[in-house]
Amino acid sequence: MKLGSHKIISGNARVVRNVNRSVILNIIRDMEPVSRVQIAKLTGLNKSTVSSIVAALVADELIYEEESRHGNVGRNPISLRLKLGKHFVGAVNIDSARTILGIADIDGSFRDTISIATKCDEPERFVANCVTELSRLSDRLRVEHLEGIGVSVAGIVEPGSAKVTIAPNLGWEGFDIGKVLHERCGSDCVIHVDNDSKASALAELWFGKHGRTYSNFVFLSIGRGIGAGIVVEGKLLTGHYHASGEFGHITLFDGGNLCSCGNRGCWEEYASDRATIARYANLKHLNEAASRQISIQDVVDSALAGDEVSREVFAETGRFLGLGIANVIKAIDPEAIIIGGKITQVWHIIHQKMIEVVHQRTLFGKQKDVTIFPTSLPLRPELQGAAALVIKDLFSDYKIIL
Amino acid sequence: MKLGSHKIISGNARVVRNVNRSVILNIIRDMEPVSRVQIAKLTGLNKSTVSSIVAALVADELIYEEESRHGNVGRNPISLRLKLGKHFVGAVNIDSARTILGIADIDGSFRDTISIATKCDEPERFVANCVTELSRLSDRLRVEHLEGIGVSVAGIVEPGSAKVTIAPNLGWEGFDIGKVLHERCGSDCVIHVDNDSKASALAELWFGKHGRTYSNFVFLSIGRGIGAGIVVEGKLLTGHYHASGEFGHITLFDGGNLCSCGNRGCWEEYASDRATIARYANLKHLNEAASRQISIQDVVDSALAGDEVSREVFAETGRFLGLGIANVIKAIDPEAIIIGGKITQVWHIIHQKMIEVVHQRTLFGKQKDVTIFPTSLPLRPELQGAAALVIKDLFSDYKIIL
DNA sequence: TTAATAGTTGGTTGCTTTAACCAACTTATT
DNA sequence: AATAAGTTGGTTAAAGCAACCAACTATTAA
Repeated sequence: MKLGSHKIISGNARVVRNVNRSVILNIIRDMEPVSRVQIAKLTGLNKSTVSSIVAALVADELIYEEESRHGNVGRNPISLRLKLGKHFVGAVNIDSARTILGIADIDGSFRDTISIATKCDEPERFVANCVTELSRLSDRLRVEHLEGIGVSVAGIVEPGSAKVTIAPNLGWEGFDIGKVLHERCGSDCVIHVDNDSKASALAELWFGKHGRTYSNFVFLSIGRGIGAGIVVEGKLLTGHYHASGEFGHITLFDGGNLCSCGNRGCWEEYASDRATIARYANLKHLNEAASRQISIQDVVDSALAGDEVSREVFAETGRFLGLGIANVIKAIDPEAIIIGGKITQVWHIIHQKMIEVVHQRTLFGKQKDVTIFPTSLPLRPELQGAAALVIKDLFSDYKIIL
Repeated sequence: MKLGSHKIISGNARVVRNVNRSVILNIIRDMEPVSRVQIAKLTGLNKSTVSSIVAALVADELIYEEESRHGNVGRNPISLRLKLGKHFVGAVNIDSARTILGIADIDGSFRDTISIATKCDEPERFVANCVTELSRLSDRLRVEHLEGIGVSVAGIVEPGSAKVTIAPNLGWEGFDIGKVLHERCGSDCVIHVDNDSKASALAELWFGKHGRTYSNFVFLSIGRGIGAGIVVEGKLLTGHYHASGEFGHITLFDGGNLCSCGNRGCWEEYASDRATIARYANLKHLNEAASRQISIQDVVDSALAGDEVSREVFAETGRFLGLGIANVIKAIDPEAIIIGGKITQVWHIIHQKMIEVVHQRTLFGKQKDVTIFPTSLPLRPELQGAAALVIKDLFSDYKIIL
């Protein structure tokens, strides 16, 4: 155990209560509907303890009771469920082109979202404007109080101080986004800022189908670049400078294509959407002007329409993805790899080649079976992740670790 | 928080006591000498609570009181210190050529060690023999009771079931080492088995100078191959199949040298001791028979004696190390990289080139300053790590995580 | 067919236990 | 006298425990 650097958490009755409250709340979230007795069995807590904590959760309107019948002998259990429609959070995802804002319930479902153009050149004013849009949106939805605002940014973020360390695609560096937000929302407003890929991983963990099955996975976000969120034992791996999971800049080919990071042969240069588009443009013999007009969705659409060249291009993307994923597996040894991005629409095309390469490049028996699949999230994971940043805190997931 | 998969730890008075006991014990370990009041201030616990727990620790003979004077006004504090010479653990490090055994105190210092040849072809008998040697050693040292036995193995290990999944260099696969150990030591004997690089990381964390400073680091073990132990927030990152940190097999050069793992261009093939020896043999125009006789220590000695070729060879190793370390940094974003192995003897030769490459290949400002240094452990980290596996448990490092 | 009753599961109540907290106290020192 | 270190004895929060009530099904006897 390391000391000194951070806070030392010692135990007392209140901490115990918080831990147990958190454990119970998360069980309800994870397995609803569930009865008190079931919870007692799962946690090892006494029935009476569970009852007492459940009563508090009902009073806080985080859960509610529901009649139920099981048909077996004995009294029917009272089902406990998450209460929706009571607590809301604001979520903002800032990407280079567009920024999406929304109001989400505590199950990660969105009441509504809007999309605005990102104004990178005036960060303070732009972020202030985001707050205005959010409050307008919540007014429209008759949500009079937000538990907090979560922001995911396409760049490296220091969540503690709520500063954007560096966001090359936005042109931001050392931008104190937390300060602007607090100025607009009041200093007591709960604000959480983090990197978009990390937020996506969190979204998968909290709201995804897979996050409930796996607690050790890597979320790969394929877009302009390649970002990753690493989840280990249900916790996000932040990295000491909040820059873990920069797999996009791991070298695949020494001396290969020049990357924006200054090095050559980075994974991004071969498997990102930009790389896919470039290969497509090249094979289609498009001139530079024309190729700049192409979006990844165009290539996807073309592939889905049956165009051989596009399919070829995506198969190649699959191969490159596989090369990088093999490295991820060797480094982290996750239980699963979850992929997000537009290219998941052509999963059936990239999948085969990707698996093949991963299988060939990984080491041992079990590890070769690492499951790789597209995200199950219906919405932009980056936005849901922004919501998760705050909701996670509402559920205050305390843990006791052995 | 993820559920279902493992045990759900709920809180109660006993858990709180254990947490606080662990916190206090670790503070004493980390900062001795230290007084009760100091501990109370650090933890936020009440003085009386600290006193009560300290009394229990004294009764368990894990710590002792020592008179001290601070010269200031007021009563002098009573210094608390770890008590040595009372609790011992057995440690075994099994490597392809030789196996080292030792008896260690709870501060990780060894009473004595012995070295025997590893007999890979008869694993059961060999491990049984290790136990005999250990008990002979503890008899000689008049240690009548061992708190447990820790074993570090050059291969992938499943610590839960104490099985060696696969150890290519030993030729072991699916070997139930725990069973053999329990047969020889009794089923109630505490046994911990883990991978050698992971154990080394643990040794650095628990006994190294650096482990007290850093709680986010990667320990790179350079030997026949390259292994890694990843420490995140003071905890070892195991990986889902207990195979995290296989950076040695990350591809540096696509289509490069053939590696024993079946792939090409693995980091190991360029930066491991084997690779260094091969380059040395090549430059010295040695024939195959002669080059097989060379050990890394020979090359080290030659370099230390001022041989230009050897120095050249190590500088090149440094460059290759740098290439791989840059990848490690991008993946994990640690605060420090700690390197173990024979090559640390020529640190002054490899260091320069290594840093240069890392600096060139990593991404952003702060991250470029990741400190890289050789291990501070006086003994083989793998052996101290084996001891740490058990000692860690003695200190039962419970934590409450927010 | 009905009504009494045994058995079973879910949940609550009131008392006990544990261990942290608190405030007043003793001890030792300048 | 002032002050810091550590102890004591009582208080409090929360979990554990055991007995109980509640609600339901299955069985059986009139």
